[in-house]
Amino acid sequence: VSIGEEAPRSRRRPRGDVRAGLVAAGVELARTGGPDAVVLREATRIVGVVPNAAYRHFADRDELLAEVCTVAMNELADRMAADIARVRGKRGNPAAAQRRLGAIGTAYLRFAHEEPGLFATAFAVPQQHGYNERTPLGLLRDALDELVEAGVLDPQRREGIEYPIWSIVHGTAVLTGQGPLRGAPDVRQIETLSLAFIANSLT
Amino acid sequence: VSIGEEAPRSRRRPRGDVRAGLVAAGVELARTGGPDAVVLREATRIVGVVPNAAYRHFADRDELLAEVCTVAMNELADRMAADIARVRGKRGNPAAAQRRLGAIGTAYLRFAHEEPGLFATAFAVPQQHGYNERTPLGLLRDALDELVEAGVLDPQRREGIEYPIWSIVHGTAVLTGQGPLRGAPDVRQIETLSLAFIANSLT
DNA sequence: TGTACATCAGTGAACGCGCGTTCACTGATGTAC
DNA sequence: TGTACATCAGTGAACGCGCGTTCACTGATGTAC
Repeated sequence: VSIGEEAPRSRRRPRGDVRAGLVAAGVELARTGGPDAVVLREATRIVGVVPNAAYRHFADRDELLAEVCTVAMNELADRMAADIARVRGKRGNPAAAQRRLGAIGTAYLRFAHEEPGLFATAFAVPQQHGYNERTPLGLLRDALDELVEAGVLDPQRREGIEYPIWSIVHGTAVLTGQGPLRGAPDVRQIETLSLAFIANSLT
Repeated sequence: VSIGEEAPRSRRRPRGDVRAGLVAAGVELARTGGPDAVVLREATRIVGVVPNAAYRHFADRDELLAEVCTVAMNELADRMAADIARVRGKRGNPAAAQRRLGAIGTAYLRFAHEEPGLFATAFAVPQQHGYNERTPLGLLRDALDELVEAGVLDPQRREGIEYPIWSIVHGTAVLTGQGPLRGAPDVRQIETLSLAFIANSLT
């Protein structure tokens, strides 16, 4: 028996590797083609496993997709958090608080640009992402709370104001990304207008 | 030869009927299930024609879908225009102008509620809907121009302000309709907040 | 008004495709005694 | 430390499905003379 003929694959894949691999493959598919591109068979091909092997780890295709969506949403939140953390200035400092809010909007729009597939996927399957802070909405709320602490935002206006603000940013991302405004020559300008509109409204 | 056996269909369908029927069928499919539900074969089934007959009228499925999207977008614009027209008061009257702007937002959000499938379809295939006025953006621009005429909106702030405003309304529709905020107990409240945010920012 | 012919808008049959999913199986790994 | 057995995570083969699309056809309608 010759040894060199083929990889002996004497060892099986480490436990949990295939599942994680399928999710990772799904994320790559989503990155390229959005939620519809998360095709179960294609994910198994990437991992190098037979199609039905996926059913050892997921009840069906939707369960895989849901996992991929969660990863995409977490990725968005992580990038936002990273950009927020990059802003210097003590918590409660008015200028810093405003810059942190700006960073939130900018990071959100940037993610929509750079990863349109993941962005679409993050919002494709609406599931409870929990109400923890490491969520786009959680990060926004925190920034708005800081604006109140800093005395920039009137506490009376605070309640519920995260929704219109999220809507502006999200609407801008969607309209310029996949919507009727995509490919407009002044996309950058439109985004700037939206962020300025927010800043203008809060002061 | 007996006559009563079957409808003799001695007459063909009137010219153009099948094409219009396919579009109408596509619209109904979109109404129920969004853009993905616009299935060429299903449309031909509804019309009562063999599947490939569709190729006498459309190059392919995408061409049918594009037509359906246009109809959906026009439907949105029509409903907005109807609600605007329902607001009384002369053009240029400050209060009337503000109410007309409000009617735009309300109609937009209502359409998203009542016809989620058509709403999604309208924005599924971004094509040039022309720059005429009978378009959501065109109607919004007109309302903002009137606000300037009425002296409510500072002319200096007018340029490009349609984009942030459209974004708020669209973002609210998407987030509460298909997005993470759908099924929230206070969807109505969120929408009210968004519209109030706009009104508040313009005065 | 009648005839010859081109065009148009359907029919009938079939294609290849890739998908999600199910079934019975097998062999390695972990566990109990 | 060794053996018996259950469990786990893969394989191999196949399924039915519905889709978009192509091909050759046919018969009614419109047009030219």
